[in-house]
Amino acid sequence: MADVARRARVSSATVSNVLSGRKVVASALAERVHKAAADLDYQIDRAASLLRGKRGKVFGIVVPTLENPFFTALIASVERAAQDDGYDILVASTADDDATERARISALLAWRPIGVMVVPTSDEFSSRTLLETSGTPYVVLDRVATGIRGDVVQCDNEGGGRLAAQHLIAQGHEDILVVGSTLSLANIRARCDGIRKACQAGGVRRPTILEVGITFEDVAERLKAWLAAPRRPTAIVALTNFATMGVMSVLSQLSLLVPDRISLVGFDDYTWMAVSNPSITAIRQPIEIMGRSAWDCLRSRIDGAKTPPNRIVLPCRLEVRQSTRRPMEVSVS
Amino acid sequence: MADVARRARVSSATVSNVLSGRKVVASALAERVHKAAADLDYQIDRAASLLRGKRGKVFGIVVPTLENPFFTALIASVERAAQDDGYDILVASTADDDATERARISALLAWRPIGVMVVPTSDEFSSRTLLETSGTPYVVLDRVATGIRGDVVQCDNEGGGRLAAQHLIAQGHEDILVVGSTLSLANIRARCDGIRKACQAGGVRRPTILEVGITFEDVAERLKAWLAAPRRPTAIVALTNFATMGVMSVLSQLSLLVPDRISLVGFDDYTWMAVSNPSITAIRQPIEIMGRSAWDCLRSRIDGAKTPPNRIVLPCRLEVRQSTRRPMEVSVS
DNA sequence: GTGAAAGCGCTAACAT
DNA sequence: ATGTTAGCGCTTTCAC
Repeated sequence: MADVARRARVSSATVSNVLSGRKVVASALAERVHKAAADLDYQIDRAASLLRGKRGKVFGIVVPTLENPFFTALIASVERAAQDDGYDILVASTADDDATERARISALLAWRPIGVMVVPTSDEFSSRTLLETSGTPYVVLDRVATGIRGDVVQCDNEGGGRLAAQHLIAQGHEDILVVGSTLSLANIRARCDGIRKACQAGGVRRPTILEVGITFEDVAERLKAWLAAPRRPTAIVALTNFATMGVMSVLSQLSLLVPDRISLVGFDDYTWMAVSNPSITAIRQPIEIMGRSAWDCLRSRIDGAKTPPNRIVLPCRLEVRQSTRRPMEVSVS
Repeated sequence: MADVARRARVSSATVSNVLSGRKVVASALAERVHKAAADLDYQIDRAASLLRGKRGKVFGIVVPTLENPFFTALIASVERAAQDDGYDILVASTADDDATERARISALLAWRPIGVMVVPTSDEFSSRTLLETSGTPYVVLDRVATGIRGDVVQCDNEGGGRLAAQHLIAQGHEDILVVGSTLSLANIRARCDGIRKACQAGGVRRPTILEVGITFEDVAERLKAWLAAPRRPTAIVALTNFATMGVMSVLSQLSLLVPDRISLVGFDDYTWMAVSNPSITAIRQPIEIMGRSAWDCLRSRIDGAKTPPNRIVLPCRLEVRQSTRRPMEVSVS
């Protein structure tokens, strides 16, 4: 930086001011500085800048796992938003473990990030005390704990559940099975609520809710066990993308044809659902907007907004495809 | 850190030495230091440490996009490996654009990373000069440019192609269509080579190679156009996961039943391929091992290894499922 | 083996 | 509007 200053014949403070745009500088000087910086391929040293300044240009994002495309899509959309503003992103995953979550957030905090975004591993979100005592702004995504002091961005989970159930009910389904990962997650519970309410409003039997765990293997195993009994739901709503895959797998193993024998609505909409055979009707979360909103929250905290925590709830959309149809006529036995 | 030093009644230098393990310290003092640090919830300040030390504990990883599960799975496996050693990861994506790649790598370099891993956006990999002039160790993953001075980790693309073709040929297919994104990528070309050689060795007609672009939409459109002519391949090898989805979509639109009318082998193996109907036979890349190997390369460079660049080539595996079978008997016309 | 002291490259007061 | 200066919190010689 001293080199740039010398070359532009100004002080290093001026270089700093020009490059950071933090102070107004005469355009003639600014020009010289920019040119000198370009000539020397000068790049500011983030470490030094971070050390000295109050706030650097990094933030962290923590998700339960990088193997779930929902979370990585979220990271991608956040990245698109933040990149333009010159911020860099530290990414960490928790392997679905609370202790790891604390460890990772703690490590992130050592970088004095300008903020951190987190999809909590559990509803406890015990790590939030770390964030709060450090005074770092944070925004919670997707899974929302109670008593959060940070901003919150999520989709309308109850509304998504309702959408799925209403679609099925409109087609004449009266016996709906709900397959979810864990009811210990508030967003999953909200989706169930939406389905339940829609069933009630539609005058349809209360849906059965099956908790099948978080890994693909668990889903398949427990669902198969449940379906072994002579049960007759005519439709299934799967509450996550993993659950959707598990359901598909089991249905095909049991030769339960979709949609002829049973209809299926998935959650989280991915390309493979559209090209699958049959293509899968799904509830789509507005991932791109969630990412943008999260970044906007962080931005305004950076800019010093002292407003009370935001609670942003974004609507889901139903993508109707081939996996849902009017239930087969069943002879009364 | 001064607080910790005071509490442990040693100098800050000793604290630094104990905590970094860079120098041998009497165990009595070390003990006191650790205790003091724990009592105060002390966390080293990465910015200061990075500024003063020669090498900090961050590295960068740059991929073409975070929307492709292949790349994010790679990141996940690298993260698992690096986390244990206390390294943090800066993640960046290039939106499949060379200029963005340069910009992102340049930004990463401002953090003085201990190294950077990159899946180049193109075979040019023009950004490598940035890396090389900065003297930062780097490892290139998956897509391999020529003249690289850094380490290289990739799968045996030619072998993967061969595996796919041999499987098909063994089933009696003689007319194979290859659907790839771009031949401008060396790994795609290598896969084609493998297929071609296997066809030749198997005494089977030279495969047709169709270049369909990088997005899902392009794939679908160009493939559909090509299949509009009365062509009769009995099998398709799709060279990426996006290509695989595109092929599935088109095949189902044209009512070309898999595997009855046409067999399909995909590349990159994901859960949805296993639960799809029919399940998709695929070439699986050893992603976990690729990530581990890449980290091992970086580790040894960190430890000062001056050995010539590694060229690590990992074998692919064929997962046989329902999408491939003996071709239908065709009446000679 | 341990401590004292000198910066790393920048930013933020403050002075001009 | 620009320059001067004093650190940010560590690591690293270099004495002891």
